Amino acid sequence: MITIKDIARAAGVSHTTVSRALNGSSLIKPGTRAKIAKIAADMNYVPNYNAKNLVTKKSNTIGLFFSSLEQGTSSSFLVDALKGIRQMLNENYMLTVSGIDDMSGLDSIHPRRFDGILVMSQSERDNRFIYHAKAAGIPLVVLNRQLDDPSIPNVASEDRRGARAAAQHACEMGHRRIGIIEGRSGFKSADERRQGFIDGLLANRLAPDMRFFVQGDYSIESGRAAMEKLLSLEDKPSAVFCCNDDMAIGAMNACFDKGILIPEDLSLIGFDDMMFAAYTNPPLTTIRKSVSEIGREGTELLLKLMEQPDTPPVQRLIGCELVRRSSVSNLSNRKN
Amino acid sequence: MITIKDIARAAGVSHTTVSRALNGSSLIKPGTRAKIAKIAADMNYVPNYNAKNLVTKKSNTIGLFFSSLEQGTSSSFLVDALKGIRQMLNENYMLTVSGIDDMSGLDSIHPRRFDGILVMSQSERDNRFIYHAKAAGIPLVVLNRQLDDPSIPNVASEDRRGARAAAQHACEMGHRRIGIIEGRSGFKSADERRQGFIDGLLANRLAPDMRFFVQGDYSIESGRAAMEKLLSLEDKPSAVFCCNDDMAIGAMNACFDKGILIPEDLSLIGFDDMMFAAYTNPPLTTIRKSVSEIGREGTELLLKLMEQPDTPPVQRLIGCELVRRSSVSNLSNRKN
DNA sequence: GTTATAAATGTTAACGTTTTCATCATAATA
DNA sequence: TATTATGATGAAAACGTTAACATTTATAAC
Repeated sequence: MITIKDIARAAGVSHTTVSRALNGSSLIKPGTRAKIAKIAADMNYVPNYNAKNLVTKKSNTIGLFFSSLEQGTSSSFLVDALKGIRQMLNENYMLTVSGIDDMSGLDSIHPRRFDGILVMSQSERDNRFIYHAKAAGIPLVVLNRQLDDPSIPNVASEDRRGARAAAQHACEMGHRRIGIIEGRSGFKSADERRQGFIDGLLANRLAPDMRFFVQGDYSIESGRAAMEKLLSLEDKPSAVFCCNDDMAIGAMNACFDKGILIPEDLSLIGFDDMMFAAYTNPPLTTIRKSVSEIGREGTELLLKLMEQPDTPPVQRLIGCELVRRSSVSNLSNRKN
Repeated sequence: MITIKDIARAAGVSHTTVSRALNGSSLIKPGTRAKIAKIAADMNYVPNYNAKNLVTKKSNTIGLFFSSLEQGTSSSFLVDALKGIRQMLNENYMLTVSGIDDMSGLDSIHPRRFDGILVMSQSERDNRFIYHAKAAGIPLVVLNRQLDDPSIPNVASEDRRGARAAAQHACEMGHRRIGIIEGRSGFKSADERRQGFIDGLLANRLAPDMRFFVQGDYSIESGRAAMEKLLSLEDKPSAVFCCNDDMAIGAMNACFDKGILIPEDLSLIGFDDMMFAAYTNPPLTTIRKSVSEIGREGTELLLKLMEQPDTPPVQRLIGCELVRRSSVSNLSNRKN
C-alpha cells in the first residue's frame, strides 16, 4: 500500500509537503503541487482514512438510524429516505444504516465514529438514542417525526395539515360521516394526523364521531382489521381516512372481501403516496409526503451543522399535498 | 476523550496491559483483567477505532452496494436485503450502503476502507465494480445475480426453477396458451426466468409461442404496457407469467382498465412475493424468493471469507417456492 | 536454594497522517 | 548592501492503538 512517504521520496520532497499539496494548502507552490499530484495519481495513491481521521478526529461517516429496520418501517420509506440523503452527500462520506432497536448499547454512538447523525424517527422511544447522541456532542438532525424540543434540529412533514386536507377533501366531496383509521399509538405522526383530521372536520362544521375513530398501527393487517370494525357498524361512514397507505390497502382488502365497492359504497383516502398507491384498484386518493425531500433537507441541515456547530437549531416542515385519484366519490350533487 | 493510557494510569499498569485485557488476551491474569475492565467501564471508555484500525489495518466496515439506489431496485428488495444482512452482522460492524451507479470513481473501493463487500447485483454492468473490488483483494460476495465466473462467491435465488414452477403451475391448472412478460433486458434474472419459463412449458409438451413473449423492464408501467400488448392479440393467452410482482401489478391494472377479470378471464402469476402481493385484488399467485435469506447466506459467506481468505469460492442458490393465491383459475375440468 | 521454565507485565516502535514550529530561500524595503 | 518580511519547505511530535521484543515475577524442578 502506497503512502504519502512513498510519494515524497519519488518527488524529492518531505511527506509534509505532499500532505499539504494533496490537501490544497495555499503554502505550496503551484509547480510543486502539480508535480506531486501527478506522481500521486501515477502511483495510484489512496489516502489512509484511519490515519487521517486519527489525527483530524473526524470519521468521514454519517450515521442514518431508523427506529427499526425490522418492523414499522415501510420499505419505500426507507429507500426514499436513503435516496434523498445520498443525493446531498458528498461521495466520500460513508453512510451507515442501522436500526435503533437492534442496538444493544449506545456506546458505539460516539463523536469519533460519526461526524453527524440522521435519525429517521417514528416513535418517542427513539428519544433515548437522540438525547444520547446529542449529549455526546454529535451533530444530529431528527427527521420525519415532529419534535417538541426546539433545541433539536428537525425536519418533518406537515402531517397535521396533510390530514386536515384529507378531511377537507372528503367534506368537499359531500361526505358527512367520515371515519379514520389511526396510526400506531405512541407515534407522533399518528397524533398529528388524527388531530389534523379533526381540525378538518371542525373547519367544516362537522362534529367528530367517536364511533368512527378506530385504532391501527400502520400495518396492512391493522388496516384490514380496522375497516372490518368500521363495516360492522350499523351506521357506516361514507368515507374513511387511513393514516397511511399501507392501512388503506388493508382497508381496501376488507371492503373487497365484504363486497363493498370503492368508491361507490365507501370512499377511501390514504396518506404517504407510496409508489403502489397509484396502482391499487381503484387508484388511491392520498396525501403525498416527500420522504426523499425530508432526507435532502435534513442532510443539508446536518451538513451545515457539522460545519458550524453553533448554527441555531431549526425545525422545518415539508409540505404535503392531496393527490386525487379514484377512491373518493363525489356525493355533493346527490342526497347523502 | 478518555484513552487506554488514562485507564492504565488509573489501574497502575502499562497501557499495553490495558489493551490486552480489553481485547481478551490470554496473557492477562484474571484479576488484572477484571480490575481493568471495571475501570474502563467506570471511565466510560470507548476505543478509538481509527487508531485501532490504523494498526490492525482493518476497517470494521462492510460495504453493501446496489446496482442502483435510484432505479430498478425495488424498495422491498433493498429493505429485505438490509434486514437479512444486519441480522448476521455483529453489531459493531459498520454497514454502509451505496449505489454503484452514483459512484464517480472506484478509488474509494479499497481494502483499507472495507473489510468486505456485498454486491446486490442486478446487471452485468456491475462487473467493472466487482472485478475492481476483487482485484483490490477485498473479500466480496455477489448476491442476487447468478454469475458465470466460478471464482467469485455468489448467492442467488433459483430463478430458473422458480420460473419453471410458475409455468408448471399454469399448465397444471389447465392453461395451454401461456404468455410471459419478461424482465429488463440485460439482467441475468430476466434471462433465467425466461429460460425457466420455457423449460416449464417444454416439460409439459407445450411449444413456446413467441407472440406471447413480451418485453418488460421490471417496472410497474412496463408491466402495464406489456399486458396491453398481450390483450390486443387476437388469440389472447389464458395465463401470463410476469417476471416480477411489480410488473404483475401493472398488468393487473391494464386488465382492469380493459374490463378483463382476473382470474376468470386471464390468470396471472408473479415473481418475488413482495409484501403487497398478498393484498392485490385478487391476491397474486407468485413465486416466493427470499431476499433476506440471500442476504443472510451471503453475509455468512462473506464473514467466513474474511476470516479465511483462502476459502474456495462457493456459488449458492436459494430455493424459490410457489405461493398459490387467487390469480390463477383452474381450467382443467372444463374445456379450454 | 538454585536454576530452568512459564506466566504476566512493561518498553518501545510502528501504523500513516496532520500540525506546530523551525528553517531556508527569495523578494521587498530601507 | 544589509535587513526584514514573506513564501515555501522540512523536522519532529502527536493522534490512540497493537505488536514485537524485553523484562520481571511466579512456579516448578532439581
